[in-house]
Amino acid sequence: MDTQPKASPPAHEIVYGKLREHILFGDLIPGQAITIQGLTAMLDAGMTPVREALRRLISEGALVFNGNRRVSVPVLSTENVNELLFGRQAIEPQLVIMATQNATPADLDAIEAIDIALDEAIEIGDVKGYLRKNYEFHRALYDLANAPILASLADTMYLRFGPSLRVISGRLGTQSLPDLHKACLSAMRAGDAHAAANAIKQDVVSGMELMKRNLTESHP
Amino acid sequence: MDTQPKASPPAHEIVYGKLREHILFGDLIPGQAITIQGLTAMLDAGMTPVREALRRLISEGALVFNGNRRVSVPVLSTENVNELLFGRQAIEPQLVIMATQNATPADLDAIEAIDIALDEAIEIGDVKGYLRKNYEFHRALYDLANAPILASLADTMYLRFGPSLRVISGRLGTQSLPDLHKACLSAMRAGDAHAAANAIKQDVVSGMELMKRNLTESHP
DNA sequence: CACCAAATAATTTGATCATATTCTGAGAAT
DNA sequence: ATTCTCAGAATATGATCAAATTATTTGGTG
Repeated sequence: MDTQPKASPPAHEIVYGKLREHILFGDLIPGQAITIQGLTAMLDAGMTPVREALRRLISEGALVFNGNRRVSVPVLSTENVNELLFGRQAIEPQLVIMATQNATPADLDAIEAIDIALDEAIEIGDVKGYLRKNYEFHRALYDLANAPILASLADTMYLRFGPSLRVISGRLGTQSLPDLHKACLSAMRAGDAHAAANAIKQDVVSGMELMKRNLTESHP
Repeated sequence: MDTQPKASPPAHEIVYGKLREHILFGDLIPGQAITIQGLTAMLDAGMTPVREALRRLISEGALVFNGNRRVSVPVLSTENVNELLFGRQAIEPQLVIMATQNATPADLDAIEAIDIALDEAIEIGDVKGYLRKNYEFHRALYDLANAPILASLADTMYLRFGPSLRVISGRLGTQSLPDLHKACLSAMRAGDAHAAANAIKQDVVSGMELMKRNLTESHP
């Protein structure tokens, strides 16, 4: 009986997860058009689950609905990045303060493990690994804060710049990427919530500033 | 041929709008269970559009997905309200600052008209009218800021407490409801973005404090 | 005669529905 | 109390319809 005790999650959840991965860590370029029928083929799913996952990701800002029924990966403007800079600066430090209060040593060990893996990815130039571990790091902090509403706001903002960050990281390589994580972690271990919040704020600011400097300068 | 020249929006958009209205201004009680088949009957729509609208509203936090295929209207805890208090305090003043910079006299006249209608609703004890105009007021400010990402964050937060606010307003009547709108508007007319931001912050704080004081004290 | 533009046909893609299937939870029976 | 059964609800499919983009034709013009 133990061989298959799990009730599999619904198809639309699976599709949502897969598509989210593609957006954050895959090959979906900002501006790229998304078609429902393309996704049903790519993800081997029916239309209804794909459609539901799409609506969900659209309302999270991970994809955009372009007026005439077409869906695409968002292209960030400088103003958009400024909004994300402000919003993340407003929310993430608070999440870190709350996380610091909740964190057990085991929690911090787990997060440190993520950050070590992140360093290794930078070391060997593994862009995709960096992106994944960076997301996991921030996400682990969100979850530790035990503040689901604020965490979902932060997550939504992360999703919005995921594809652009991926492109930029790919262009720049892993060397010049910001990492204020260790300062944040040691402050959390010391129970200094204020210092931890400041460290993550610096991390957020330098990340967003990097994006602003490297947005594709298309037009003449 | 001119009798119906408009291309109607897709059914899932219409369903989304209707359901959103029900959540903010209708009769959906926090904790109430939502069924897909109930909605297809109530809104006279097919299952697929209803399903898509549901996913969208769930990911916006306007509805909650209770593990086992059950969807319901969210019940706010004190911690939830504290999160919303922090989040709105962080975002809305910034939106008002940006709105102040963009606002034309005509824009301000339009918003003032909403606020006057709001006062009338309070005057005659029209709870539903108050809720609608209060939402329109805040929403008009969000839109004026020309900051779509921050506006969507603020809107999401408003959606989350809509049903609870409605219940509380119904219990208390319209007399004791906060309204710092006139201070905000006159500051905007004077071009004093800082004062306008402070006024809206006060409005947000007193609204959220009101909610905290009046959450249903269920358990013994 | 070549070229541009407007109109129209063709194809691709999205939207919707009816129906089949799977899952959950409540109550009956042990 | 535990297990079984079953009704009802959610999930998923694929066919069908409608809209939009792209390709093609056609007619006129420099």
